[in-house]
Amino acid sequence: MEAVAVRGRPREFNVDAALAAALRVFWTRGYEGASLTDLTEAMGITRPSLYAAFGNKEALFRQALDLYEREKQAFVRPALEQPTAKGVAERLLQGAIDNYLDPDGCDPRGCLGVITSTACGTEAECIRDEVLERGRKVNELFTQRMAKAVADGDFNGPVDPETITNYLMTVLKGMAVQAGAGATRDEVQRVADATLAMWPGR
Amino acid sequence: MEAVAVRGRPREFNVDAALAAALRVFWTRGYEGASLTDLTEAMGITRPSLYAAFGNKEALFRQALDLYEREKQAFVRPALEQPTAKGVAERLLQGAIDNYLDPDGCDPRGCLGVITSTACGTEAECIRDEVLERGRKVNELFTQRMAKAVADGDFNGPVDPETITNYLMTVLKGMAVQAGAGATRDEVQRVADATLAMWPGR
DNA sequence: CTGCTTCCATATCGACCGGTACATAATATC
DNA sequence: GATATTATGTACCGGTCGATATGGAAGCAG
Repeated sequence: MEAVAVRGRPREFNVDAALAAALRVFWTRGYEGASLTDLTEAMGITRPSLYAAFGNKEALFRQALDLYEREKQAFVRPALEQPTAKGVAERLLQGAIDNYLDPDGCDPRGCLGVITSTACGTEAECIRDEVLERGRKVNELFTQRMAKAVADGDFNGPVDPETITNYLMTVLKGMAVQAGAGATRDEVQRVADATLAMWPGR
Repeated sequence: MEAVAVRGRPREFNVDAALAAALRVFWTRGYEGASLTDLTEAMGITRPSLYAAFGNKEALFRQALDLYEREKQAFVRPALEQPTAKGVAERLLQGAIDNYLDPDGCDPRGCLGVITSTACGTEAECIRDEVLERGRKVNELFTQRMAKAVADGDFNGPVDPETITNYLMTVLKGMAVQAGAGATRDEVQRVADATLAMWPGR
């Protein structure tokens, strides 16, 4: 697919590897906390190379965000396909734990989306809005899935699809904060287990 | 208590009011996101006055954090004195909603602690550690309270005091993220209600 | 009044921010 | 070979960051 016209001097670095390195920096420090110096050092390239390859800091962040959703949050969509609401929740919680507390210890802790959407200076407002918008779309997907679960009789009592979705998202985001604040994987795992143990249905 | 030696020119601004204004800025923008220009404009004083009265940005933040805990999170300690674990949780969740989504609409949304502890640049690391340490102390208090609740037979099944505390803190922090991300008070209230409805005991 | 102390306002400091101009190096096409 | 095109490295732009030096204004005690 990349039958690029290779006129001119060829690039000396791997764009995908550089983007992955940039993602790690954003994931660790947030959008505003990640300086161009941090980024270029981690990516192993110079400033002009970064601007030539990615546009600017904001465009680089958006591409890193795409990569994050594509590779690190791939668990979200399959979770929707579980047969019961509790199954959906279980897959989501487990995927989040792997995302927030990488068992290999390679990835940063916490959630890029939560880190970015948590308020910082005015500069990043448009970035923040983009992240919030993406979150809203995920929320919609799960609300629809929970509505189906209500119809399927997955819940013991009366349950509002929006509320149970918001509850689930709240626990997820709380886990992200805890993970970022230094909680161990076992601690977060027990929180997820407890959440499932209290789950009001199947 | 303030029998200050009033030699020299008297101060032209109210220190408490200025600190309250600074708190609102930190609460809205986070530690790093709040620039000295933001702060001095909101406080209505000049930079040298700020440094003379509060030391530096970090010292100002610590004093704002003290004010925050003293006035905005006063609900935490009384919650511990509720007779049952569910009562403790209820008071904590309700107090958090009032804290994160001020009914009068005067205070900023979300939680200063969560905003600050969520990663940003390297400059704020020592501030972050301080906030995390304060959070750890609160966590200990609630773990002890939940251990008593276990002994009191407040829970239906076997429950680990640490885990139920971590679960509660996770929901609280998730609510703070949701509130900061634009959730309405009703939405967050329903999440809290749902949490209590699933609570495994009295 | 004269000292003395403290506060306020202006005008900066050096460091770092995101972003670029410019010259040079490396490849393809002709 | 010559030339066009692209990438790289250096050095720098204006702007903002947190923090201050400095000089004058405003109050006290004597």
